[in-house]
Amino acid sequence: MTRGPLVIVAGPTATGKTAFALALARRLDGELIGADSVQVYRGFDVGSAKPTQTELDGIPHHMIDVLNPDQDIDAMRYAALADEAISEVLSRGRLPIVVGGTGLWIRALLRGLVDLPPVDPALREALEIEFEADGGETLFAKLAAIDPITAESVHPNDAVRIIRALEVYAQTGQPLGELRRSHGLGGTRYDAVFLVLEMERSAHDEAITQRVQTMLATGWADEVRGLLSHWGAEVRAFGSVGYREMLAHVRDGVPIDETQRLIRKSTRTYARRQRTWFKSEPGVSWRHDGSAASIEDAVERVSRELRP
RNA sequence: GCCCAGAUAGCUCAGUUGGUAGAGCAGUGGACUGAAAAUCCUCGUGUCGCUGGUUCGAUUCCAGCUCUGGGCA
Repeated sequence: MTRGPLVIVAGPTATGKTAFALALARRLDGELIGADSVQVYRGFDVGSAKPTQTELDGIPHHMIDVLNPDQDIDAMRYAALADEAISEVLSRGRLPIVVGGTGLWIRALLRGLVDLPPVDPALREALEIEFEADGGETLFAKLAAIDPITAESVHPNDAVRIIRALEVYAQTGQPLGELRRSHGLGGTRYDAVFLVLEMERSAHDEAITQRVQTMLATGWADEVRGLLSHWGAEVRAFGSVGYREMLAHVRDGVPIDETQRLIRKSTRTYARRQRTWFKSEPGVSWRHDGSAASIEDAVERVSRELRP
């Protein structure tokens, strides 16, 4: 069964998703639901471009600040938590607006994932060690024997996917490739208007440069120092775009100019990956340039699509 | 004006004992079903400064020229 209505504002980083979603929320009596794998963590604020209380201006924002940095979350758990938040918003008679750039999480929310037992961290760690022992040769061979469908579509170097498939086989005795095949894309779980924001390339590059500069000027380094001393360098969010480079600056003394350059670079690369993801993502209603001038149009069109 | 060095991919440069060239950086396209801001894969033709000479063949050798940097006057 599908629930809704629901609006999704997705797209690459630094295209103005938050501002856009806030504008929609104001006009359409909405509340925001984050779909961002870094903003879920408390304390990862500046570098994740998490909206401030002032920016939110009283509009509730769910699924941000829901975890301490030493807790892990995955797409399935995200979807479960987001489902709850969405139900609450709907029960208040308001419009849930999902906003974020984490494509897999949005897909998990919208179409569901293969029904599987939760991840077993001990099993995963054991497989990681085994993978590293010989560069993955043994595990890839094992995968090819057990789950030829997955082995064919995964590169022998892609440790994450090889390990995942072996995990599933160990837990269920079934090849992930076949489970995925029968799952397909999943049904639509929500009646949603799915917007993807896009930006012309050079304007986007400029926006990224601007954003990184602003982050550095508004206390990012101090934030990272604080997070490092509280949680250590091993927490997952420190592996994310920008935080990884800032960690190298704060802890290993990489000069700030160099750091800034590297952050810009990895942000651009990240934006490219997101562009690729959303380009072929099924179920997108329409694509929008996100500029302030056109938000009016978007509001109108969203309200039209919500009331058929 | 003279001397020296350089002129090769967007940038920094390497190289070709003469058979039309390759690294790093930057950039690009893609994959993705419980790590996803993660993980992984793919892609390099450019008047080798200009003109002429030698040669079967010149980006490579020779000459002149132009430009750039440095030095001397």
